[in-house]
Amino acid sequence: MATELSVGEVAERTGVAVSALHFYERKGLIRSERTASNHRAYPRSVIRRVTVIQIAQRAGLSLAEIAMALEALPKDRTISAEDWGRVSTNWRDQLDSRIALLTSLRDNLTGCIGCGCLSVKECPLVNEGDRLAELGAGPHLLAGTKDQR
Amino acid sequence: MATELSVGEVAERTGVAVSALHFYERKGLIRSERTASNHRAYPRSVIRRVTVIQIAQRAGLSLAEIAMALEALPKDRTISAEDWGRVSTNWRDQLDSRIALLTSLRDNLTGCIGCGCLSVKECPLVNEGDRLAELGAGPHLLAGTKDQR
DNA sequence: GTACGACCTCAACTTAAGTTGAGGTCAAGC
DNA sequence: GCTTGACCTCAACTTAAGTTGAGGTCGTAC
Repeated sequence: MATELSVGEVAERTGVAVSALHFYERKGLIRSERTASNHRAYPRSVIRRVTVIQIAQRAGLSLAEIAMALEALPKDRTISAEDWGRVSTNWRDQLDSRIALLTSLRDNLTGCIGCGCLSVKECPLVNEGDRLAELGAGPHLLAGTKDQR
Repeated sequence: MATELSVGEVAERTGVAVSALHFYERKGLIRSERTASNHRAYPRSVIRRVTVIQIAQRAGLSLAEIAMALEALPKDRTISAEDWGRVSTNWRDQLDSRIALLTSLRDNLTGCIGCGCLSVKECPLVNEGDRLAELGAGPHLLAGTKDQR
């Protein structure tokens, strides 16, 4: 096992499919060198990078957003504590608003159970959408912001 | 303004595009009669139905899931408090687990800020994915369950 | 010397939730 | 009697995040 990793090795260690790694590379999320026989050779730091991608995806970020955040990370060096701190603080804030949004939706849902009040003007649930706009830019929900384009 | 509503009227009152209403109809989420000139004529109850669809989408449910839940609702009658109660309780539970998941993710993210511990075996964040499986079926995250197919 | 496994590229397919556009009908207003 | 607006159908396009498959190259193992 050399210093550099093959796609197969990265796939195995991260649980991400080879095809997905190729895809991430096309999208600029990760980088590789090539061996003499044109095989991808990844620095070991790619493992953490892919790990970070996975975490961000679970948090609901799109690959495009992740790519932006990753600009702030070193390309080939292993991610340090400070690097990670900058990025994770940002993501935590996004998670926070997402959680706040879903919580508010749930509370209204709970309050409205059985009340039958779904009238367009009066029900807080119905008007929840208005509040989305006030939370500012970015994806508040993983799905459902499309209609605001 | 007759008892029945045209697509245009429904679109205006619900804020949902005409093309989306057509789409919902193809997917079986809503139903319409036709006028003599083949225009769609919706019962007034469609407004609440569409409202419910919007709420569910904000909660992160897919149209397929919403369609299933809507099976339990009366087709053409206005949705009663009891009808709505059955459905919303179910959705609240789904929202609850989604919130729990994101909260756990955020807390781990917060705990890990700056720790640089992203090692594959030790970091709780890295292994968050394992826990997804334990929460049972259904979409735990709006995105990100795909890799479990 | 050939079969095998891991890798390569590139194009096409997948799903969700719609949107967009082409081509056509119909009733009302001027 | 023609234009306009609202509606109709159907097909094709869009984005995200990949997957699948075809066809080809290496290096190693038997």
